[in-house]
Amino acid sequence: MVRRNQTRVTIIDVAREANVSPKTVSRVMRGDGYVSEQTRQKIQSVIKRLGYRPNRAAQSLVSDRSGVIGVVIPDINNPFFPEVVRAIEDTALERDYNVLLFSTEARLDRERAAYQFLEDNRADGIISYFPFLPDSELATILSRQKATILVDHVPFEAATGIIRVDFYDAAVQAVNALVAAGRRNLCYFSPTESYYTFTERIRGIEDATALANISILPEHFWACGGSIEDRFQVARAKLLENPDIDGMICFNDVTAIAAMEACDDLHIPIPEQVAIIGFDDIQLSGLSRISLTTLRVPKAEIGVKAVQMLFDHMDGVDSPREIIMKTELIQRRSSPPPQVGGQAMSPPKPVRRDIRSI
Amino acid sequence: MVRRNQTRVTIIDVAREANVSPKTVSRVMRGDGYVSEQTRQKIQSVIKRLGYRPNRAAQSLVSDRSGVIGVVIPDINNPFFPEVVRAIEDTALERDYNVLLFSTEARLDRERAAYQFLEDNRADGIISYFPFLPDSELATILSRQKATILVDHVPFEAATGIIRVDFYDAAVQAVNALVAAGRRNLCYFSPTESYYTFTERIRGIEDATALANISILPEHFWACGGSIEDRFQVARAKLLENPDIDGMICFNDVTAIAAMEACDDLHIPIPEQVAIIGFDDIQLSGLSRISLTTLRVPKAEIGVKAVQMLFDHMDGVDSPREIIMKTELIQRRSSPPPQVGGQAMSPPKPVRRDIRSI
DNA sequence: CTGTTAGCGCTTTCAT
DNA sequence: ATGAAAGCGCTAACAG
Repeated sequence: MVRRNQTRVTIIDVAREANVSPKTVSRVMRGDGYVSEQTRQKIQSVIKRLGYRPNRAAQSLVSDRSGVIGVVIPDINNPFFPEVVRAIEDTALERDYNVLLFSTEARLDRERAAYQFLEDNRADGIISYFPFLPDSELATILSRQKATILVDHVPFEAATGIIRVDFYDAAVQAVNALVAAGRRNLCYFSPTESYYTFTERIRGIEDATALANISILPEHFWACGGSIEDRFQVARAKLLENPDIDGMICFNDVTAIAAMEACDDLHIPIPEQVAIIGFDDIQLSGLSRISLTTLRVPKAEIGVKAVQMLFDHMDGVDSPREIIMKTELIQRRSSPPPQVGGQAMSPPKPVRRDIRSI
Repeated sequence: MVRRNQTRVTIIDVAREANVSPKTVSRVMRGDGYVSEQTRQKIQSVIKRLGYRPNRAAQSLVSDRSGVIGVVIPDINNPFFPEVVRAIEDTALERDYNVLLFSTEARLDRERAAYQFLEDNRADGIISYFPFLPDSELATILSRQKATILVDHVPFEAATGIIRVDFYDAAVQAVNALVAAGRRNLCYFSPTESYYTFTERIRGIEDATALANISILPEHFWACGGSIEDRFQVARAKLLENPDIDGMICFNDVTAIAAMEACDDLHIPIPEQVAIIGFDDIQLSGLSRISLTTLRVPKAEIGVKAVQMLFDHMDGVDSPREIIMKTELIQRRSSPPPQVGGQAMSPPKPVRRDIRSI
C-alpha cells in the first residue's frame, strides 16, 4: 500500500481543479457570500471528488475560533457527570459545536492541563464543574479564556456565568425527610474537601437540625478521601463505632451507595435501623436493589442551561449571570416514608431508566 | 474591566521583548537546538512575564501534528467505557498526548461527526471501540486518518491495529458455568445489532450448549433495542412468557442488571430460579446488592495496549497488528457455584472498589 | 459575482 | 549559537 497520505487536499487544489480562486471555494464551503449556482455546483463536485476537507488548524488560526466547547468534570466514573455531559453535547451539537471532555480525577495537575489545552486550542467556551483549583489561580486561568461557565461555584468575577444547585435547601429537605421519618441521630458523610458545594450542604444540615431541635454531634460529621473503597471502609468503621446512628445523609449518591454497602456488610438493615439519603439521583439509585432516597439534581437542565449561557455570551445576548436550580426529594426505600400519625405516605417516584447501553 | 483579551501574546512579542529572533524563542519552548544558557534564561523570563503560550492551531498547521488522540466509544453512560478511557488517558498523558473523547450514543451520524472532527483536526491517532459504521464506509474514513486502533473488531485492512477480547471463549465459559451449576434451560439476551463482537458471543453459546447436549431454542435468543428501560421491559415480558428459563446469559453487565431488575420485579428469585451471567465486570457488578457473576474484561489492559499500539506506530516500531485478550470468570451470587458432587466451590472473587467519586 | 493580496502564529530550511 | 525568509492552509479586506 502506498504511503501518499501525508499531503492532503487543500483549498488550493480544489480551486485549481475548478478553475476558480481559493476564496470562492471558501465561500462555497462556508455558505456565505454570493456564488453563482453554476460555479457552486462545479466546486461542490470537485470538493466531493477530491474529498476535500478544510484544515481546522488553519481555519482556527485565522479566525481565532475553534468551534469547540470544553467541559471539565472531576470524575468521569461518577455516573452523575456523564448524565450532565450528554445534555451538554446534545445542546452544543445543535449549533455545530464539538464538545471536548476532560475528567480531572480531582487532580489539580490534570485540571490545569485541561484548561491549558483549551486555552492553547482557543476553545470558544468552557463549562467547568466545580473546579478544585484555588480561586486566585482559577481567576488567572479564566481571564485567559474566552468564556467560562462555572457549575456549583460561588459567584465569581472572572466567570462568564454561574449555575448553582441549591444544596443548602437540598440538605434541609434531606434532614426534614429523616426527621419526618422519626430519625433523631443523624450523621453526615462527605469528602474531606471543604469546597463551596460541599459546605452548603453542611450549612443546610446544621440549620435544619437546629430547627428540629436535634443536632448532629461534631464527631458525626464523617469525612474521607475520594475512592469508593475508602468511603466503604470509613462508613463501615464509623457505623461500628456509632451504633446509635439511625439516619445517614451522604454527600452524593455514589457515596450513599458505598454507605449502603457498608450497612449490608455489617448486616445493618436499611432503612429499619439506618436510613440513608443521597444527592443527585443517578440512574443507578432507581434500581430496585438500590432504591436510594435522594435529592434529584436536574442534570439535563444544568447541561442545557450551561450551553445556552455560553451561546448567549457569544451572541452578545444579555442573560442572567447566575442561575440557581432546586432539587426534588425522590422518596425510595432506603429511608422510611414520613410518619404522618402512623399514616402511609405518597408512593415512591417512578424509576427513570432512559440510559442507553451498548 | 477592559476587553483587551482578543490579541494574545505571540512568539513575536516574546522575541521582540527579549531581543532575539522568533526562532530562538521557538527553540527554547520546544527544548531543541542549541541556545546559550544566558539567552535561554532571558527568554524564559520574558515568556513567564508575558504569559506566552504557543498557539496550538499554528503549531499544528505547520507540523501537521496535533498532539491529540481521539477516542470514540458508543456509550458514555455504560460505566464500562469510562473504565477503559481512564487507562487510555493515563497512558496517553505520559507522553503528553491529550485525549479527545467522543460518545456516539450508537448513532451513526454522531460517529461520522466524531471521525470528521478528528480528521479535520489532524488527530495523531484514534482508538475506536467497535465502530458501528459499515465496513466499507469505515475503510474510507480510516484511510484518511493517520492511525486507528479498532477494539473488538474483526481484522481490518484499513486499521493500524486491532485489539479483540475473545468473547467466543467468554461465552463458552458462561455456558459452562451455568451448566456446571445445573442449569439446562438457558436464554441469551442481547441487543438487536448483529455486530462482530455480538455474534462471537452467540457462536460461543451455540458451540458450548451443543457440547453440553443442551441447546438454546431460537426463541430463547432475546434481542432488543438500546435503552435500559427497553431491556428491562423485554426481559420482563420474555421471562413471563418463558417460565422454564433457569439460566440467563446477558450480553453485558448493564443488560444483566436490567434483567435482574426484571426478575426482582416479577419476584423471581436469583439465582434459585433464574441464574444470571453478564460480561465486562463493571464496578457496579461487585456491589453486594448486585453481586453479578460475570466474565471480567481486562479494561485497563485494553486501554494501555491500545495507546501503546498507537505509539509504536508513530515511532515506526514494529508491533503485532492484532492482540487478543481473554476474560476471566468472576463467580458471584447471581449464579450458583458449580455443583461438584454437591461440593461447595471456590469463594467469590473480591469486589474491586477503586473508583473515585466526587 | 469573483479574484488578489496579505497575514493569522508558528516552524523549517538555509545562512551566518 | 542565532537569524532571515518562506510557507503551512485558510479567510478578511478590498478590488474589479
